[in-house]
Amino acid sequence: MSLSIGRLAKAADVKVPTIRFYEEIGLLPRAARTASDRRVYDQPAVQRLAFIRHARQLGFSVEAIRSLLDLSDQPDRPCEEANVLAAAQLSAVENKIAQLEVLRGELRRMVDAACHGRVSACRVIEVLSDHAHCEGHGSTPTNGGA
Amino acid sequence: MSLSIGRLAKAADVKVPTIRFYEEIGLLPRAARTASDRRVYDQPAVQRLAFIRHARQLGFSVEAIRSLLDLSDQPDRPCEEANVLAAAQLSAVENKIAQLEVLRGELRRMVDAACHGRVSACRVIEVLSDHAHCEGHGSTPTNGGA
DNA sequence: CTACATCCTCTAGTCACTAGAGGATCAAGC
DNA sequence: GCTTGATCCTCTAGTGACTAGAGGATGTAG
Repeated sequence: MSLSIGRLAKAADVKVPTIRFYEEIGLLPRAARTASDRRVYDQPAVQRLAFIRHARQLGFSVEAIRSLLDLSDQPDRPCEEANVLAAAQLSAVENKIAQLEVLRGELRRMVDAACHGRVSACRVIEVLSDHAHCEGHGSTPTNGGA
Repeated sequence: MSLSIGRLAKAADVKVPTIRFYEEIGLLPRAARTASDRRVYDQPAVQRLAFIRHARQLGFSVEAIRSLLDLSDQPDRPCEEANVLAAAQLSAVENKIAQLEVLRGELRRMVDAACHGRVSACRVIEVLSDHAHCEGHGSTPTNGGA
């Protein structure tokens, strides 16, 4: 039973252009094509894509996923490497959380002290201007939203 | 007392190309130049750049910082807007933390179950393959490291 | 047969920088 | 004065992981 790229996208909950992108960078093998050049997929492709999607949600980089996929394609090899990748990812996530908790503290102090007057007396601006208010926080910024 | 771009970079702990980049996108005003076209800065520039740097570390986007800077340039305006930006950033950080905590849980389970045999029996690979192991986690991935 | 959905490729944009080429200028030591 | 090495200039391109859109071909339902 074969699937179009759109159906694969729905089956694995990934957007269509993302699938093409994964093919381009070699995370997915080149898809077979119909006579009219449309991509055709089978059931294992859904598995593979779901694997990728899940790993991305867990924060694994594309390069890490590439290794993981290589590994899972060769079931007879020892799985040290997979364990190492998972452990590295865990510690990266733990670091990130620790960093964000520091930021959260600082932002909370800012927000709690929110002024209701003019900018000249604004705590938010003041805290941002004066780095002395905080201990050094980690390196990588967050890009939350705001 | 004037500063070269390199000295400004050191004073505010920001890299030289980043300063040029900030000028290009209009976060910093165009710097005055010497006869030989080198940028020259003064003490207020250090303040402004430190402000930017600190806000970036707190995860504010460049657009948010632009607003914050506009605000701080006009001390007579009410500071509602700054409060709103800070609150938005705080909630973005809190969301991020919550998401990452879910991921941490899942990764911990993966790592704790680490196998010592062949990939065919590897818990890491298995968990990644089988999405049913986890409850849905939030949208944006982390890009920690790994 | 006519819409309209889906597909194709290709290019460019996102965010906040970072890296490097290729060349000019400056500051210190001799 | 001269050399050496650091710093500066502009410009282009690359990062990661996609996303958006143009412009056109094909598939499918009524």
